[in-house]
Amino acid sequence: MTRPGGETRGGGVTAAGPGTTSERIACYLRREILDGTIGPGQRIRQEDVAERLGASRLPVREALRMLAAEGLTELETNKGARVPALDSHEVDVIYQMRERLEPLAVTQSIANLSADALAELDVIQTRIERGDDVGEFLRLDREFHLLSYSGCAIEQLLSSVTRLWNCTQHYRRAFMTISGSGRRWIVNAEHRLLLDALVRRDPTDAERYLSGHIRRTRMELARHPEVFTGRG
Amino acid sequence: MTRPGGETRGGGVTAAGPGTTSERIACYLRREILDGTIGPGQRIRQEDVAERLGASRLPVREALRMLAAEGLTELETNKGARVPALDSHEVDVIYQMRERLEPLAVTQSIANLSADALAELDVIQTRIERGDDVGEFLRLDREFHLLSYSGCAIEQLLSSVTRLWNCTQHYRRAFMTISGSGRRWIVNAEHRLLLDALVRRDPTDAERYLSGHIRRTRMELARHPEVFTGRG
DNA sequence: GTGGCACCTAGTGGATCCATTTCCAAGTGT
DNA sequence: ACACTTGGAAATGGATCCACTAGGTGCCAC
Repeated sequence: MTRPGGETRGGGVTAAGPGTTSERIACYLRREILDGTIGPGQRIRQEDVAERLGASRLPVREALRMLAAEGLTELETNKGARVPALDSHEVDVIYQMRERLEPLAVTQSIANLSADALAELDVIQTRIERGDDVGEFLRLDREFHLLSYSGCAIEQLLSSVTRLWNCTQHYRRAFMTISGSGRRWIVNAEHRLLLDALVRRDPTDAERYLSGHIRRTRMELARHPEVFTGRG
Repeated sequence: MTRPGGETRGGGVTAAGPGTTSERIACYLRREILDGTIGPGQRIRQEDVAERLGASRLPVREALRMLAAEGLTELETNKGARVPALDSHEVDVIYQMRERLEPLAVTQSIANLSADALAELDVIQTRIERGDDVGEFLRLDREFHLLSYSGCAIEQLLSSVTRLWNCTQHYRRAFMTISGSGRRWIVNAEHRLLLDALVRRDPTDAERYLSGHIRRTRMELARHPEVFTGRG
């Protein structure tokens, strides 16, 4: 430091977080996007973020590229970054992709799942059943599924699945907000059946319950086109 | 220009190519990686590339991130970029992913395929049948399949499929080089059947032939572990 | 002779400044 | 009054320089 910049790094990104500044910025923006603070279609200006986090624009650019790799932003030359907006058909196909990929991920994961992970899954599911806040449900649900894939050693598969979760996150929230939590018990039943299959290390059953879970969600989403206001 | 750097941009990247310098650099490196000039596990130093192409290191860094998003490089903090190396199990699972995703892509594409695209597919397949060079076969085969998905409007699906092609490209070449072109007629038959289904706009048949094509390739690859020398 | 520690050299990450493109708005001409 | 052009403002892309981190090498102590 000790550059003309002055209080460079004094902002807030420095405080904690893993590794490089760009990674911390990516973390920050990732949370904002997944939280819905930023929202699809919304533009992200490099300078704003840089100023807000007390860093230069360069690590922001790299962070935006990292997020683009995760499906959370899209970059256009000389035009900047936006959060991608999807229409109902795109989301439907992405759910079909999930329906095909995630069973494969769970099969690859199931043999390597630690006892700790299984216990953690149970804890998460219990919290899902008790909680009633939409935001918390979305976070826990994501954690539940992604944790169930944590035994999968295939990088490409894990990152693909994560990307699909990322770019539909907002529409999941919109759906939950609109449709309410009336039929939440179905999700819980499906999660419990899946968890049981995981504990039994039965990939066939796990795949069955998981694909059913995803497919049913897709169908339900298809019955609520109002989630995609203004586009789909 | 007119900066102390001197002949900046005189190198060779400027000459032609789309858009920004980073995109041109990405193009350049992408070709080298897909060609096999760079090879899995090999390190890519920012400075080397920058010097070789007469640009600064910054656009090289961005290019490496773009390629990382395409599955062609992997970046480690403070350690630089490498071309990822896969073992036989990873490649096998990636082929399973292809087996599940590409039929979906072809279904999404089939209704939108232009007559031009169909004609071009025929031309490519004819060239595949005539040629006997391994490098050319790999290039044409890739072009054939990716072109058959060109009607698919779902960005996530297209980019996922492309990523899977990218990161297995080297092993496809290694396989073709080792096993020779003895059973090439099977590929041709499968391609012709697929192409016929495309022309008839029959997604069911297209999916059937395509998944069979991929599955058979996967099985054949599994019988040649020597492709993964030193790791798998 | 071996193991550990310090220094040194590459090589990446980040900050600042400059060039270029894009978009919007105002002005002018028809 | 409408359309086209041009100028300016804003935001992105790129270059250069500086700071920091990881490996490697050599030296010293045990």
